[in-house]
Amino acid sequence: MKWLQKIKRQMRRPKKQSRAFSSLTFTQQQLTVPSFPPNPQNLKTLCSNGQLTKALIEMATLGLEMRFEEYDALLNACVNQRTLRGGQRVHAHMIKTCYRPPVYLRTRLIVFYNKCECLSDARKMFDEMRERNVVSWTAMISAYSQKAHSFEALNLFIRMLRSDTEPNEFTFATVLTSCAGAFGFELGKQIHSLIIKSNFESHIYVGSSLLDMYAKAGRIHEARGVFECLPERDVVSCTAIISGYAQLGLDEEAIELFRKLQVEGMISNYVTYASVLTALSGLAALGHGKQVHSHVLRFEIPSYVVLQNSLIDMYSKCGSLTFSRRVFDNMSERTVISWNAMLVGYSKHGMGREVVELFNLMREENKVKPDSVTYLAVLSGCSHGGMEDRGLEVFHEMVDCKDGFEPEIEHYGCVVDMLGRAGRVGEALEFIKKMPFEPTAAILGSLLGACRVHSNVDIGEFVGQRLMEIEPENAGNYVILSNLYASAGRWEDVTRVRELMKEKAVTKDPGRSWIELDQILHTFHASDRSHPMREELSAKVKQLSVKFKEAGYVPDMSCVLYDVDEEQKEKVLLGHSEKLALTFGLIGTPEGAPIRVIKNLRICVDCHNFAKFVSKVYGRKVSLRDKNRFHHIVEGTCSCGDYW
DNA sequence: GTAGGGTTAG
Repeated sequence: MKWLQKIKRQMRRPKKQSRAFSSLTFTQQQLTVPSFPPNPQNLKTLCSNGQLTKALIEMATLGLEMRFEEYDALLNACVNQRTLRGGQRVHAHMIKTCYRPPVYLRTRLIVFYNKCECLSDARKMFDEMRERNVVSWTAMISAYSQKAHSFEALNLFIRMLRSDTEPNEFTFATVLTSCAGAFGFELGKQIHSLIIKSNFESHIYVGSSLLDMYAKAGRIHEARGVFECLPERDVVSCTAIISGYAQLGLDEEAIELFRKLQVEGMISNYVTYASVLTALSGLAALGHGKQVHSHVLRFEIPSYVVLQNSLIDMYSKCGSLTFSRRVFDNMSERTVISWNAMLVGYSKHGMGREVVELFNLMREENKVKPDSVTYLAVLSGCSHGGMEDRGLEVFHEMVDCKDGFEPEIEHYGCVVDMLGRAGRVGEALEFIKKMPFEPTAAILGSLLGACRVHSNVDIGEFVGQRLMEIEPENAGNYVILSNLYASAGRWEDVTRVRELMKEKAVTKDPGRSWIELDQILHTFHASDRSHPMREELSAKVKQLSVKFKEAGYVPDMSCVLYDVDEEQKEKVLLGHSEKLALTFGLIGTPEGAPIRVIKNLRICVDCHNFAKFVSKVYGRKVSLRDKNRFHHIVEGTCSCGDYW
């Protein structure tokens, strides 16, 4: 049987052979580099074949023979492969061999260090340059603007102008991105006049940057003016103007322009759709959002993370969290924004348990690090979902700097809201006193609201007075405080606060509600008479009010800020846009169908109550999105627990 | 060698 054992041994051999072969291959690699004799041409071939490591070894052997072309090829390869170590070796080689790189190569080094996330090294390189040209200035400005260091970018731009270097189209396109938003539009306007002088206004890159700057500074008319004057348009300039409208909350205008440009032949890409989805989220236009989603799938538009994040947000803001979660679960890659969008969704729907579960999952997966927005979503989710103990634990994790950053004032605000909502008003006040920040009006306002819900007149009075000082123009604060006094029977104080409110010229944004029926958005304002069914609706609201009163509805006159008699007040209440939209939904949808209404401001107590009666008397599920959150009302009970 | 639009929160 010895022969059999011998054959078996031979059969096992290939493994050993393959190991021997791999070591032989290694030896061959060793032999090919460095080449003999040293050959600059060989180095360039290696670079263009992606064999950077070998090229770097070749560099070492070439020594003083290294010249411009070889350094250029090496730096190019290092930039493409983002190899910090490699580029550093090339730079060190220049220094060691006393090679004095020309402006071109020094600029390449700036770009290289910037691409490898070494901004300070890029700047060091830039500062060491004895002569600079427009490209080196622009490369450095671009490095700062990519990292959102707007101040440094603009500072360099001004230094560049003083050094008598003429900016080119690249410089203008770059520097404008740093103006946008950060410095208001005054500086941007000055740069605009330079652009006109240099005759770059019609350049498509410069034009897109310019209109984006105006849009981000809130000057949408100027942005549109630049857009209309562009001699040619492409997907970027079109997307920039559409997203300009969407980011300013001019959602209808954004959609209208998108449609117009589509008719004119614009080819959209994933960024365009992401911007359109933002506008549709604002409008809560679920039908249209679904259309965009199916279009994206049908035409196989690459579903980059950005677009998927927009879809998560769109579905959640349109009230369909199941769809949001479906998109989220099907993602092959998620960024912190994907997690945040999903967490914010649950939070705004008052689903505290889901927020905590998803946050735990994020931690378990440990692929993406939570950021400051994640914590805002988790804290406000715990607050809205009645999970204050878990919320406080999370806040303490933040204080312990578990993720490398400390809580900001907004996170402290969430804790105040959480304690107040849970009825721990005294604790909330103590917490405010110990905060490392001065409380904002929003934080005090949330505590004042808690005082009213939990009838704590002492703290309410204290907080209310501070609020009157720092935010005298906000009518809501006076109303809450006077309601609080009324609940304690302190009628003189009620009158005093109401008088005070009349004295200060208080303003209130116009209320607006809308509802989507058969993919058409119907908008209702509190004080206009524009809707074609307005008369019919007013009559129906009155009828409903009578019917609901029989079921126990009592109009809450405290929601009326005008100083009119009770009868007038009730009339004003019945004209609230939410009631019109709710009634329109009730008569415009089949029996038993859910009603979905959106309000641009916080919903008032009376309309919230009215919606409860719609759900109770007509057996409808009402989902109401206001400025802050969703209210899911079923059989007279709201998911917000009457606290919002 | 240098360039433009985008997603969460507020």
